[in-house]
Amino acid sequence: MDGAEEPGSPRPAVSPPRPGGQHARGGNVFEHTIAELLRAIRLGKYLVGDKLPAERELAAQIRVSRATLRQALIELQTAGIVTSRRGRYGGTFVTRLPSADTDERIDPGELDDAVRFRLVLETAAARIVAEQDLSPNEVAALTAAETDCRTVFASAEQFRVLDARFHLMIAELTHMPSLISASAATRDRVNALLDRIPFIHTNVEHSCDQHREIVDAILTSDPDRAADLAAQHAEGTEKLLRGFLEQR
Amino acid sequence: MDGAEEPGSPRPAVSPPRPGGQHARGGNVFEHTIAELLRAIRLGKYLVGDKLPAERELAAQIRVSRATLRQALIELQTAGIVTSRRGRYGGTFVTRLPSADTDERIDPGELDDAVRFRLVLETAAARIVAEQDLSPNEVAALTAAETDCRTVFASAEQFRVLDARFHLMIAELTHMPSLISASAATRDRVNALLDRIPFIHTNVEHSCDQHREIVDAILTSDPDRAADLAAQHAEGTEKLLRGFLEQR
DNA sequence: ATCCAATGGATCGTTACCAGACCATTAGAC
DNA sequence: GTCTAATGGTCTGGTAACGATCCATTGGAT
Repeated sequence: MDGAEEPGSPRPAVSPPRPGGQHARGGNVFEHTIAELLRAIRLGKYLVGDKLPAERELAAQIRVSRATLRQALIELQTAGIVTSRRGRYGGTFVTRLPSADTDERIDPGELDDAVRFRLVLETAAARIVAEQDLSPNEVAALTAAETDCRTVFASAEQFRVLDARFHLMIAELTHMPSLISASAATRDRVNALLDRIPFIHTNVEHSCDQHREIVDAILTSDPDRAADLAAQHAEGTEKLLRGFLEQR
Repeated sequence: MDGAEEPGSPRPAVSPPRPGGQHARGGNVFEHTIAELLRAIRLGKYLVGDKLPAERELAAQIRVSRATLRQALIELQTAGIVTSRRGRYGGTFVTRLPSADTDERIDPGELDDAVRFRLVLETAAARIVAEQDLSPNEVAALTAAETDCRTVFASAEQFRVLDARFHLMIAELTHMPSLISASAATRDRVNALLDRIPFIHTNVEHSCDQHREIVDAILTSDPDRAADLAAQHAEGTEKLLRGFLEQR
């Protein structure tokens, strides 16, 4: 059948240029699927040790065929990010966090756009949530996400995930699908930038303090203060990133 | 999201459920391409009479093969939205605005999300632009977009396009790609909702007055006022839509 | 009158992706 | 011990979308 297969090279599905019929919408579906899975892990949707949904279900969620999803999962398995077990009560489990892609070049426009859009989204989300009446469950989830951030002062990776979870929690409390998905996408872009700069404990502690204040403003129904604090928080990250990454 | 199925389709290569290998990313590429073209026309990127980019270029813009783009263009041609002429200095031209899809059911969640996200985006955009120093060209473009809205009191369709152009102009002046594309997408969703409700001249005039005030606030560099006016403007539309469309 | 460059129009071979069916494995229920 | 349901693993056939190439048409430039 195939005449171009070389012995010894297992040809791991795909990597570089995709010569043949490569499909639409921002690269091919295979890479999109990998990116989607990595993003979910990086943003703390699935923590280390968690079980991913069953392949058939996960494929439906990502709107991709099971075959393509499996290709992507095998790639992640090869990279050591997940492992799979067969049988009932089996599944695919997250084993470790993906390592950051520090190789890629930084587009100066990307930094500007990501960081400014994040400011817009998170300021709005904080204000909106502060204007709402939260259910007891929601209050518990929010405070839990906040305190979780404080429990880890070990690695940058761990903190990044919990930090993302906290901010996405606020976005989710707006119950606005558009805002939630935009926040997730933007958060992931900001995270990719944060991976390029050193991890500074002082900043982390300051961030945690700000988180606490934001939660307080939300729970005391003070929209203006919540928005203002969220803006300050985002601007802190913005200055940090610009300082380290922006070309002079 | 995307619904562009028309009755009386002569046999346009494809129609309802796409039995075979249908590809990822929110439906198939073919329908996505049609939706993208319709959106550009509805949002005033290409006005009636304008020439679309050459097929090869347009295909690259939409990130789609020329073959698929042509399928979509033929569909639009059949529907009478565009016409094509061969030869040098030929091209594909917009002949009329697409008619609204009033058949589709209204998802109550869709109304809520679109309208609230629009408030977030447009309020932020107005504030950001008001904080900037605009170039003379930008000032001219903004005021032109504003006055254009006042020139047409004929049809709802025409006003809708010019109104969209005005608001997208503000978004574009932020120079934030994310915000621009989010605004365009959201604007199109809101437009689809506006197509379901009666066209009220009084409201249009009021909208135009508000546009004028927003431009004034932007040009006088008054971010708070610009944001406040944009919020009022969006809330006006929100109440109108909720009043007509929300289930009791 | 001829040429030319830019455009729409048509065809061909390749492949990425899909749907669905089936197999293999496993832990708990009975 | 056997059964069962849920899961990962494998295979097959079909097709939508792709890149590439060539053709057909046109209005201006030469």
